[in-house]
Amino acid sequence: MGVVETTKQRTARKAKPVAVPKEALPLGQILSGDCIEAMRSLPDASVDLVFADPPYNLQLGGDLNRPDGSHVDAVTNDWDQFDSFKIYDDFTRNWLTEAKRILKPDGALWVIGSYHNIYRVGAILQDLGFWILNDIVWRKTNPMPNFRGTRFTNAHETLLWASQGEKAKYQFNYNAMKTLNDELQMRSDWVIPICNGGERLKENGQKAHPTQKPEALLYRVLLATTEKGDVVVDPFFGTGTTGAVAKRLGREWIGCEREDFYRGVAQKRIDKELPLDESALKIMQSKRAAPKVAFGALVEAGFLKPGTEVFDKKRRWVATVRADGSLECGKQTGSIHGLGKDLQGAPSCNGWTFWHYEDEGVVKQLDAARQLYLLAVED
Amino acid sequence: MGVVETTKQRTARKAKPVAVPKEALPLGQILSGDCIEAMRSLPDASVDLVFADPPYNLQLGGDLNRPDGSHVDAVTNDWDQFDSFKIYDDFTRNWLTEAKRILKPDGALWVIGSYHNIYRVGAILQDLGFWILNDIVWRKTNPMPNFRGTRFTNAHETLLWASQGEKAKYQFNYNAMKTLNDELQMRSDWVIPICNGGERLKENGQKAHPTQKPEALLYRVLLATTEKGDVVVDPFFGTGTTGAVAKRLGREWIGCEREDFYRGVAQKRIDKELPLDESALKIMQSKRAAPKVAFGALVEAGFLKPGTEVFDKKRRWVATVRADGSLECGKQTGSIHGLGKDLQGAPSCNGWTFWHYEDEGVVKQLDAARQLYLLAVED
DNA sequence: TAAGTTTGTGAATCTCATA
DNA sequence: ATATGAGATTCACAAACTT
Repeated sequence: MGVVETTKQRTARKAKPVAVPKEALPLGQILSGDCIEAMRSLPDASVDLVFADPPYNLQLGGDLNRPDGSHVDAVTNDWDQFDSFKIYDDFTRNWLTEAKRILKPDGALWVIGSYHNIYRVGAILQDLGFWILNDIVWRKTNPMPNFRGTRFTNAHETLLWASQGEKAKYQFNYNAMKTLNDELQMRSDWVIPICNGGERLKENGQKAHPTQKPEALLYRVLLATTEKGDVVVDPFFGTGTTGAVAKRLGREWIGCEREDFYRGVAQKRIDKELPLDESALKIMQSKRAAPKVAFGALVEAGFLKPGTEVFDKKRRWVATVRADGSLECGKQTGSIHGLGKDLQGAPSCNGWTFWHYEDEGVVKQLDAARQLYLLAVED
Repeated sequence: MGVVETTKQRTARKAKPVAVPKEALPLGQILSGDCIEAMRSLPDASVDLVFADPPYNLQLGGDLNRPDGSHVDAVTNDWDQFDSFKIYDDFTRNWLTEAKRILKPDGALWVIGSYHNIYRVGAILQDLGFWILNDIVWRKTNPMPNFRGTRFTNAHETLLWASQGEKAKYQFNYNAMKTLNDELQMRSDWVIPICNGGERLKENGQKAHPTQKPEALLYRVLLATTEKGDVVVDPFFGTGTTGAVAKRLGREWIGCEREDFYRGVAQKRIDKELPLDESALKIMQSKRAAPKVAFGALVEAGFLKPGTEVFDKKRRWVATVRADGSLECGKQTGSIHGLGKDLQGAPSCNGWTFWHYEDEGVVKQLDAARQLYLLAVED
C-alpha cells in the first residue's frame, strides 16, 4: 500500500496506464437514470474518487411522535425500500463493482452509512477487493434524540475510506488534515453538526431532500483525499452536496441521480456555487470538542468508587455514590446536581462544588476528582 | 421488539419457557479450550448476555480447512485474501451461532471490533437473525498516533449491540445511562481512555495481553444492558475484564479461554476483585419500573378531591375532577390521559405531567400528587 | 434594537400489559 | 394472534416571535 501527496508523484502515477483524457468524461454533469447504468457509460480507470451516499435501507415501523406529540418526519421514500438483505446486497455489489471499474488504480472510494446498511456495504467492498484504509465516525453535535428511551441516542454515522487494493496507492493530504486540526493528526472521529439552518435546501418551505449531508463533511473528504483538478464521481447525487463542494474546491465532478426533482435542485445549487476564497476556508474549520465530563464517567473509570460517601461543606447532608453515578440520600436519589438542588430546595445546584469526599483524610470537592480525571484522560 | 427495565417484568419473563436453573451453569468458571466447543457445553436459552471481543488477526490455531476441504496452514499465512475472509467468516458464523443458541430469547449480544473485522461480524450477525440495536463508537481519548502519517489516526473501535431478533425483548437501563451521563440521554459515542497505567495487567514487566480492554467500557455495557444476578458469557475471555467487572457489579459470569497463560492471569485478577455493596449497586429506576398508580386511586384516597380544578400549563383548558377519577371539560370527558389527548388533538398525552392543580397557592403537576401518594403507600 | 421566549425539527430500524 | 388503552418519552440549534 502507499500514499501519494505531491503533485509530482501524482503526475508520474497518472502517466503509467493509457490515461483517459478528461475531455472524454461528462465533467460537471448530472447523469440521469439508474447509477449503475450511468456509471457503465464511463470508461475504465478514469476517475480519482467515488463518494457514495447510498440508501440506508432503514426498516421503520409505524409512526413516531416526539414527547410533545409532534410527528417525526421520517425517511419513507421509495428509494430507501428494499425487500430483503439479499436484494440490498445485490444492489450494493452491483454499484460497487461499477465504482471499482471506473476508478483509477490509485483512486479511492468513500461510502457513508449507518448501522442499518454499513456492515453489508463494508463486507461486500472487502469481498470485491477494496482495501479499507480507515473507518471514520461522523459524530453529530446535534443528533435526533431517542424519543422513547429505548436505546442509546443514535449520534453518529460511519464513513468507509478504501483503496483499490492492499498494495494500491492512494492520495492522502496528511499535512492539510493536520493543519485543519490545529496541528494535531486528524483522528478517525469527526465532530460535525448535521445539515440544517441556511445550508439546508428547501423547496416551498419543505426540505428538498430528507438526507442532505453537511458540506463540512464533503469538504473534509475532498480536502483529505483529492487534489485540485481530480475527478470525483457521486453515484447518489441527491441535492448535489458533493458537486457543490467539489466546485468550490476546484475539483471536477460527475453526478448520477435518478429523480428529476433532485437533479433540478442540485443543478440550481451548483450553478450558484463560487470557488473557494480564504474567508470561507476559515469558516469551515471545525472546532475541537469541549472536554465536558459526566460524573458517571469518573465512577466508571474508578476515580470514585460506588459506595463512597459524599457530603456538603457543612455536612448537613451525606449521600452515597451508586453504580450509575447517581447519589442516594435517605429515600431521595438523583444526579449530583439534581439531588443537591432538591435537598437545598434551591432552583439549581452545581454538584461539582456542592459535594465533597474524603481522600486519605483530606476533604476535597468533587471537582478535584474531575480535575484528576481530565489530567489522566488528556494523553 | 421491546425494552424491559423492571425486575418484576423480568421475573415474569424468565418464568415463561422451561427456565434453566442457574445451578446447572458453570458460573464463575473459565472454561478451557476452543470457545465454540466450550459454548456447546452450555444449555439452550440459558444466559442473559454474551460479550465478545473476538480476535482480528486470524490467530485461530490448530488446523484450518477451506470450505472445499483443502488444508490451510494458518501459521505460515498460506492463504490469499479471499481464503482469509472465507475462513474468518466461517469462524465468526460458528461462534455467533453458538452464542445465539445459548442466549435466552430476551438476551442480547455485544461484539467489539475494529474496521479489520467488524464489517464481517456485523453482516454475519444480521444474517443469523440478530437485530442490531445500536452500533457504539468507543472514542479513545489517547489512541496510538499514526506514526507514518499515511492515514487518519485510528482513534476508535466499534461495538455492536444486538437482540435475538426484530421483535425480541431486551434489557436497557435507560435511566441508569441517563444518570451516568449527567441527565442527558447516553449517546452512541462513548469517550473512554484506553487501558493503561495501574489497570493494565503486567507479567514480568510485559503486557499480559495485547488488547486488554478498559474496565470502564465493560462497566458501561453491563450497567446498561444487564441487571443484578444476570449471567454474562465472554467467549474470548483473555485477562478476564468481563469477569472482573461482572463480579464487581454483582452479575454472574462464565468465560471461555484457550490459552493457559491468560486463564491464569484472569483467575488471579478476578479472585482479588470485590463485589460492590448492595446499596452502591442500585441504579436509577425507570418510571416504567415504578408501581402503576391509577388516578382514581388518588381521588379515592383523598389526595385530590372531586371537584378540584385542573388545567394545563398555559391554562388553555380547565377541567374538573369527578368522583371516579375522570375529568370533565365542558361537554368533553375522559381519563386524565384521554382528555388531554383529545383536547390537544395529539396522538397521545401523559396526563400526569399535562395537568396541573393548585395546592396552597402553588401550581403543581398531577405527578407531584402521585409522588406523595407513592410515599404514603410505601411501607 | 436588544434580549429573552416559544416553536419547529433532524437518516429513527423508538412500548407494554391486558383482553 | 390482534386490538386497545395506559402512560412513558427529547437534545441542540435556529428561526420566529414577544417584550
